[in-house]
Amino acid sequence: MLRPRGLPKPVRRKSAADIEPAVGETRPNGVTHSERLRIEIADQILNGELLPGTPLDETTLAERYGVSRTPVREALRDLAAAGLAVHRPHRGAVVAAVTDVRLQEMFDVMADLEGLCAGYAAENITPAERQDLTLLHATAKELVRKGDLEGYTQANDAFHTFIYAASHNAFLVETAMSVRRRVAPFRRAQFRTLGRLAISHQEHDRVVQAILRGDREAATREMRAHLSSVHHAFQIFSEGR
Amino acid sequence: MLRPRGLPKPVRRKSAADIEPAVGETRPNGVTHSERLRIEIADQILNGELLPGTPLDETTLAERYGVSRTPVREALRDLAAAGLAVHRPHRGAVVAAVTDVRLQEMFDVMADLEGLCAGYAAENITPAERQDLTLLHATAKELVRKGDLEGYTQANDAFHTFIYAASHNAFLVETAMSVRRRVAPFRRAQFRTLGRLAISHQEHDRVVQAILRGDREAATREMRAHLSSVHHAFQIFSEGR
DNA sequence: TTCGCACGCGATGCATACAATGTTTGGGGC
DNA sequence: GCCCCAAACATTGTATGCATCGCGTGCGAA
Repeated sequence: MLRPRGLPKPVRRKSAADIEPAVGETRPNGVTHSERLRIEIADQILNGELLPGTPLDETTLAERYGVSRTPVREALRDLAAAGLAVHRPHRGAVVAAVTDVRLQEMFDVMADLEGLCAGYAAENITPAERQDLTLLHATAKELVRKGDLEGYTQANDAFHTFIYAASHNAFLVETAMSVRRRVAPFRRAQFRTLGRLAISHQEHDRVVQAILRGDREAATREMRAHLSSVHHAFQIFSEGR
Repeated sequence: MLRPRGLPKPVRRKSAADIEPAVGETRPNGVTHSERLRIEIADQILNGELLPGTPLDETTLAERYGVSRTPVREALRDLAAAGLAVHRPHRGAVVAAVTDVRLQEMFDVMADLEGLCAGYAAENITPAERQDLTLLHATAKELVRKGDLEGYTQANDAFHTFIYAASHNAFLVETAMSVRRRVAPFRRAQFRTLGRLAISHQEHDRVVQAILRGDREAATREMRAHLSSVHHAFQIFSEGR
């Protein structure tokens, strides 16, 4: 064996790339190579380090991460299943690219799914969650005031994730998260438009108010409006670059 | 097929064109083992031949299908990604089991997704599709009259699939199909309740009428009501067995 | 020039061997 | 008899070599 077990792994970012939530899974140690690779490559795709169309060569990746091709193949297969890559027999995998039409479709579905989450949340949110949501929302307001773009981006993610969870429908959460991961690279860009933070927070506010007063219809409507706005902001950014 | 003259190279950098593997493209020659296995095992799960909780032993499956463990592993990984199996590190895969709560959640999401499809369809259906839908619906009516359970089951599948397609949102179609595959084993059982065929067709009729008159709200509502009814029928069957 | 085809190279699919982990089981102590 | 621990066993994870496929390349014919 030429290579030591503890290999130098390249720059571990925040790993928000959990592909399968796996309900009560508690395995702190003994993570397999294929899983680690899946998370790392997924993060790189989501962070924009691996651009759409980039070929994901098994051999190259195997060398880069110091493992054999086998775990790489399994990771790539998972990424393809999650929609982050496209895999074709005997032709390898590439980072998934999306056409304008498809992006539009994904945003539409995303808006409806998040609308559903918000609607469910309006009906199922618990008292404890109401407090947490209020707090989360107030914290975000502070970030807007300070113009903390990085902080607000994270708070925004947390906000949406929280509302998924408040729907109290685990399957819906998984479905929404799955779609969201695929739209994430495009969603992120919205905040580059100046003043978008404040608008985003205002829209969040309408969603929060609707949920807190248990108004399902309004929660759904406001969340969909918000997502529509996010899409619009992305388009503006997209055209102007 | 003309190619522009004077250009030095066509530059076949497949960036966005061939993302989706073109659904109907079946090539009997050159299908990989892992894909064949994935399809066969998936069918067995969906047909109820492999019951939830059944362990999917790599070695056993490899021997049964006369291949090595490698393609079996890849097939199992795909099945896990599709939600048909559950995979846990160092512990193997088992056919996915669903609790009552989870099934409820899946039916809820399914109902909302199909409602969305119907709503989109009401807005986007083409004249040609209107004719086809009408024909499909009339054919099903005949099957109900004859009490052809097998035939109606297929027509029912075709009906729902058709409405997905009529939404003209490919991403929504994929999302809905993905969820549907996971609920399929339970959906199928509904027609064992006597008289369910006629009721199902009546509900379809309301959906069809709403779509044909372009009433998005009604189409969504009626489709959700239909799915709710399907779920109820399954519960009745489920309790009585 | 342009098209067609055969050949060769590189990458992926698969098989097999080895390593690591989870589970089971059997023996000893309480 | 019951519990605990450890070692053997069974099963999965990983590495490596060979087989197979796709695609580019270059030669030859129309």
